[in-house]
Amino acid sequence: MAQPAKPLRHAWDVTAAEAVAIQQRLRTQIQLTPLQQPVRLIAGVDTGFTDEGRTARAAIALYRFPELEPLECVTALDPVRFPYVPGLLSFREIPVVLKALEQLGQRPDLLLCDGQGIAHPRRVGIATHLGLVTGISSIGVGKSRLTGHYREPGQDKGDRSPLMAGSERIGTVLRSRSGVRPLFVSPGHLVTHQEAVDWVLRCLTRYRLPEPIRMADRIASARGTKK
DNA sequence: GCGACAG
DNA sequence: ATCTTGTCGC
Repeated sequence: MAQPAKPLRHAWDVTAAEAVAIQQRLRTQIQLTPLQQPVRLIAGVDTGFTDEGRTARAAIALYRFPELEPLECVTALDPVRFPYVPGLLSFREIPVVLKALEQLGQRPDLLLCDGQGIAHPRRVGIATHLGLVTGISSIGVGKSRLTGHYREPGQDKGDRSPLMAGSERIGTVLRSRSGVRPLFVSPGHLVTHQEAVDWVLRCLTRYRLPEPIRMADRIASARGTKK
Protein backbone atom coordinates (compact mmCIF):
# COMPACT_ATOMS: atom_id res chain seq x y z
CA MET A 1 0.00 0.00 0.00
CA ALA A 2 1.17 3.49 -0.73
CA GLN A 3 2.22 5.19 2.43
CA PRO A 4 1.05 8.75 3.05
CA ALA A 5 3.77 11.28 2.25
CA LYS A 6 5.66 12.00 5.40
CA PRO A 7 7.42 15.32 5.74
CA LEU A 8 10.86 13.86 6.44
CA ARG A 9 12.65 16.48 8.49
CA HIS A 10 15.92 16.40 10.30
CA ALA A 11 16.17 18.01 13.71
CA TRP A 12 18.40 20.73 12.29
CA ASP A 13 16.13 21.48 9.36
CA VAL A 14 14.65 24.78 10.49
CA THR A 15 13.66 28.09 8.94
CA ALA A 16 15.61 31.26 9.60
CA ALA A 17 12.83 32.53 11.86
CA GLU A 18 12.87 29.29 13.87
CA ALA A 19 16.65 29.47 14.12
CA VAL A 20 16.46 32.95 15.64
CA ALA A 21 13.84 31.76 18.13
CA ILE A 22 16.09 28.86 19.10
CA GLN A 23 18.99 31.25 19.66
CA GLN A 24 16.90 33.45 21.91
CA ARG A 25 16.10 30.43 24.04
CA LEU A 26 19.68 29.11 24.03
CA ARG A 27 20.96 32.51 25.05
CA THR A 28 19.49 32.10 28.51
CA GLN A 29 21.56 28.94 29.15
CA ILE A 30 24.99 30.40 28.50
CA GLN A 31 27.43 30.05 31.39
CA LEU A 32 30.60 32.13 31.39
CA THR A 33 31.98 30.21 34.35
CA PRO A 34 35.57 29.04 34.98
CA LEU A 35 36.65 25.66 33.62
CA GLN A 36 35.76 22.94 36.09
CA GLN A 37 38.32 20.36 35.06
CA PRO A 38 41.96 20.21 34.01
CA VAL A 39 42.38 20.65 30.28
CA ARG A 40 44.25 17.76 28.75
CA LEU A 41 42.44 17.28 25.46
CA ILE A 42 41.84 20.24 23.16
CA ALA A 43 39.93 19.94 19.90
CA GLY A 44 40.15 22.34 16.98
CA VAL A 45 36.94 22.53 14.94
CA ASP A 46 36.39 23.82 11.42
CA THR A 47 34.18 23.28 8.39
CA GLY A 48 34.89 23.49 4.69
CA PHE A 49 32.76 23.14 1.57
CA THR A 50 33.12 21.29 -1.72
CA ASP A 51 30.96 20.12 -4.54
CA GLU A 52 30.22 23.74 -5.45
CA GLY A 53 29.06 24.44 -1.92
CA ARG A 54 26.59 21.58 -1.75
CA THR A 55 28.61 19.42 0.63
CA ALA A 56 30.00 20.38 4.01
CA ARG A 57 33.09 18.73 5.47
CA ALA A 58 33.82 19.10 9.18
CA ALA A 59 37.25 18.40 10.58
CA ILE A 60 38.22 17.99 14.21
CA ALA A 61 41.85 17.83 15.28
CA LEU A 62 42.50 16.59 18.81
CA TYR A 63 45.61 17.66 20.70
CA ARG A 64 47.09 16.78 24.06
CA PHE A 65 47.96 19.67 26.31
CA PRO A 66 50.47 20.95 27.29
CA GLU A 67 52.59 19.09 24.76
CA LEU A 68 50.37 20.25 21.88
CA GLU A 69 50.90 16.79 20.48
CA PRO A 70 48.44 15.79 17.76
CA LEU A 71 46.40 12.77 18.86
CA GLU A 72 43.78 12.16 16.19
CA CYS A 73 41.84 13.76 13.36
CA VAL A 74 38.35 12.92 12.19
CA THR A 75 36.18 14.28 9.40
CA ALA A 76 32.56 13.98 8.33
CA LEU A 77 30.62 14.88 5.20
CA ASP A 78 27.05 16.05 5.04
CA PRO A 79 24.87 17.71 2.42
CA VAL A 80 24.35 21.41 3.13
CA ARG A 81 20.81 22.13 4.26
CA PHE A 82 21.00 25.71 5.39
CA PRO A 83 22.28 28.80 3.54
CA TYR A 84 24.96 31.08 4.87
CA VAL A 85 23.21 33.85 6.74
CA PRO A 86 25.29 36.16 8.94
CA GLY A 87 24.22 35.37 12.51
CA LEU A 88 22.90 31.91 11.71
CA LEU A 89 26.14 30.19 10.80
CA SER A 90 25.79 27.46 13.41
CA PHE A 91 22.65 26.08 11.80
CA ARG A 92 24.64 25.53 8.63
CA GLU A 93 27.74 23.99 10.19
CA ILE A 94 26.82 22.28 13.45
CA PRO A 95 25.11 19.20 12.01
CA VAL A 96 28.24 18.01 10.21
CA VAL A 97 30.44 19.02 13.16
CA LEU A 98 28.37 16.84 15.52
CA LYS A 99 28.69 14.01 13.04
CA ALA A 100 32.48 14.33 13.17
CA LEU A 101 32.49 14.69 16.94
CA GLU A 102 30.76 11.32 17.26
CA GLN A 103 33.72 9.71 15.56
CA LEU A 104 36.21 11.08 18.00
CA GLY A 105 37.52 8.36 20.27
CA GLN A 106 37.81 10.64 23.28
CA ARG A 107 35.77 13.48 24.71
CA PRO A 108 37.67 16.82 24.49
CA ASP A 109 37.94 19.00 27.59
CA LEU A 110 37.88 22.11 25.44
CA LEU A 111 36.70 23.06 21.95
CA LEU A 112 38.42 25.79 19.93
CA CYS A 113 36.01 26.73 17.16
CA ASP A 114 36.54 28.68 13.96
CA GLY A 115 33.94 31.43 14.36
CA GLN A 116 32.43 33.52 17.14
CA GLY A 117 31.39 32.53 20.66
CA ILE A 118 29.24 35.16 22.38
CA ALA A 119 30.57 37.88 20.05
CA HIS A 120 27.31 37.55 18.20
CA PRO A 121 24.17 39.72 17.84
CA ARG A 122 22.23 37.35 20.15
CA ARG A 123 25.35 35.96 21.88
CA VAL A 124 24.98 32.56 20.27
CA GLY A 125 27.80 32.16 17.77
CA ILE A 126 28.79 28.69 16.59
CA ALA A 127 31.22 28.12 19.48
CA THR A 128 28.54 28.96 22.01
CA HIS A 129 25.94 26.85 20.26
CA LEU A 130 28.33 23.90 20.06
CA GLY A 131 29.23 24.26 23.72
CA LEU A 132 25.59 24.34 24.76
CA VAL A 133 24.72 21.30 22.67
CA THR A 134 27.68 19.20 23.83
CA GLY A 135 28.17 20.46 27.35
CA ILE A 136 31.86 20.88 26.56
CA SER A 137 33.69 24.12 27.35
CA SER A 138 34.14 26.08 24.13
CA ILE A 139 35.93 29.13 22.79
CA GLY A 140 35.20 31.07 19.61
CA VAL A 141 38.10 32.19 17.44
CA GLY A 142 36.94 34.37 14.56
CA LYS A 143 39.22 35.57 11.79
CA SER A 144 37.10 38.68 11.31
CA ARG A 145 34.43 40.66 13.13
CA LEU A 146 30.75 39.82 13.09
CA THR A 147 29.60 42.44 15.58
CA GLY A 148 30.99 44.69 18.29
CA HIS A 149 33.24 47.76 18.57
CA TYR A 150 36.92 47.95 19.49
CA ARG A 151 40.12 49.95 19.29
CA GLU A 152 42.76 48.49 17.03
CA PRO A 153 45.16 46.57 19.31
CA GLY A 154 48.93 47.10 19.25
CA GLN A 155 50.98 45.37 16.57
CA ASP A 156 52.87 42.98 18.85
CA LYS A 157 51.90 39.39 19.58
CA GLY A 158 49.74 39.33 22.69
CA ASP A 159 48.44 42.88 22.28
CA ARG A 160 44.68 43.04 22.74
CA SER A 161 41.67 45.26 23.24
CA PRO A 162 38.18 44.48 24.46
CA LEU A 163 35.40 43.82 21.95
CA MET A 164 32.30 45.65 23.13
CA ALA A 165 28.59 45.70 22.40
CA GLY A 166 27.49 48.90 24.09
CA SER A 167 28.72 48.53 27.65
CA GLU A 168 28.84 44.75 27.50
CA ARG A 169 32.07 42.96 26.86
CA ILE A 170 31.60 40.25 24.25
CA GLY A 171 35.16 39.28 23.47
CA THR A 172 38.78 40.24 22.89
CA VAL A 173 40.50 41.40 19.73
CA LEU A 174 43.84 39.61 19.99
CA ARG A 175 47.04 39.96 17.99
CA SER A 176 48.13 36.32 17.78
CA ARG A 177 51.31 37.12 15.86
CA SER A 178 53.12 40.40 15.33
CA GLY A 179 51.92 42.27 12.29
CA VAL A 180 49.00 40.04 11.31
CA ARG A 181 45.28 40.79 11.39
CA PRO A 182 43.95 40.20 14.91
CA LEU A 183 41.75 37.32 16.01
CA PHE A 184 38.31 37.84 17.54
CA VAL A 185 38.31 35.65 20.64
CA SER A 186 35.19 35.15 22.72
CA PRO A 187 33.93 32.64 25.28
CA GLY A 188 31.62 30.03 23.83
CA HIS A 189 30.22 28.34 26.92
CA LEU A 190 31.62 27.21 30.28
CA VAL A 191 34.72 29.43 30.13
CA THR A 192 35.51 33.05 31.06
CA HIS A 193 36.80 35.87 28.86
CA GLN A 194 40.21 35.58 30.51
CA GLU A 195 40.39 31.83 29.98
CA ALA A 196 39.35 32.19 26.37
CA VAL A 197 42.32 34.46 25.67
CA ASP A 198 44.70 32.39 27.80
CA TRP A 199 43.88 29.14 26.04
CA VAL A 200 44.16 30.64 22.60
CA LEU A 201 47.58 32.02 23.52
CA ARG A 202 48.65 28.66 24.94
CA CYS A 203 47.74 26.93 21.68
CA LEU A 204 49.65 29.31 19.43
CA THR A 205 52.91 28.24 17.79
CA ARG A 206 54.28 30.22 14.88
CA TYR A 207 51.12 30.99 12.98
CA ARG A 208 48.15 33.32 13.18
CA LEU A 209 45.72 30.58 14.17
CA PRO A 210 45.99 28.35 17.24
CA GLU A 211 47.37 24.97 16.19
CA PRO A 212 44.24 22.84 16.70
CA ILE A 213 42.16 25.16 14.53
CA ARG A 214 44.89 25.57 11.96
CA MET A 215 45.07 21.80 11.54
CA ALA A 216 41.29 21.38 11.38
CA ASP A 217 41.26 24.17 8.80
CA ARG A 218 43.72 22.40 6.55
CA ILE A 219 41.90 19.10 6.77
CA ALA A 220 38.46 20.60 6.23
CA SER A 221 39.52 22.51 3.14
CA ALA A 222 41.42 19.46 1.89
CA ARG A 223 43.93 21.41 -0.10
CA GLY A 224 46.47 22.56 2.43
CA THR A 225 48.74 19.64 1.57
CA LYS A 226 48.97 18.38 -1.98
CA LYS A 227 49.23 14.62 -2.02
C1' DG B 1 15.99 53.96 3.49
C1' DC B 2 21.22 52.97 4.01
C1' DG B 3 25.18 50.13 5.61
C1' DA B 4 27.10 45.85 8.01
C1' DC B 5 27.41 41.20 7.77
C1' DA B 6 31.54 34.80 11.37
C1' DG B 7 32.22 31.00 7.37
C1' DA C 1 33.38 29.37 2.42
C1' DT C 2 35.26 29.00 -2.65
C1' DC C 3 37.38 30.43 -7.38
C1' DT C 4 43.14 31.16 -8.20
C1' DT C 5 49.67 32.67 -9.63
C1' DG C 6 52.64 35.16 -8.76
C1' DT C 7 54.47 38.37 -5.83
C1' DC C 8 55.64 41.73 -2.10
C1' DG C 9 57.64 41.95 2.53
C1' DC C 10 59.83 40.47 6.98
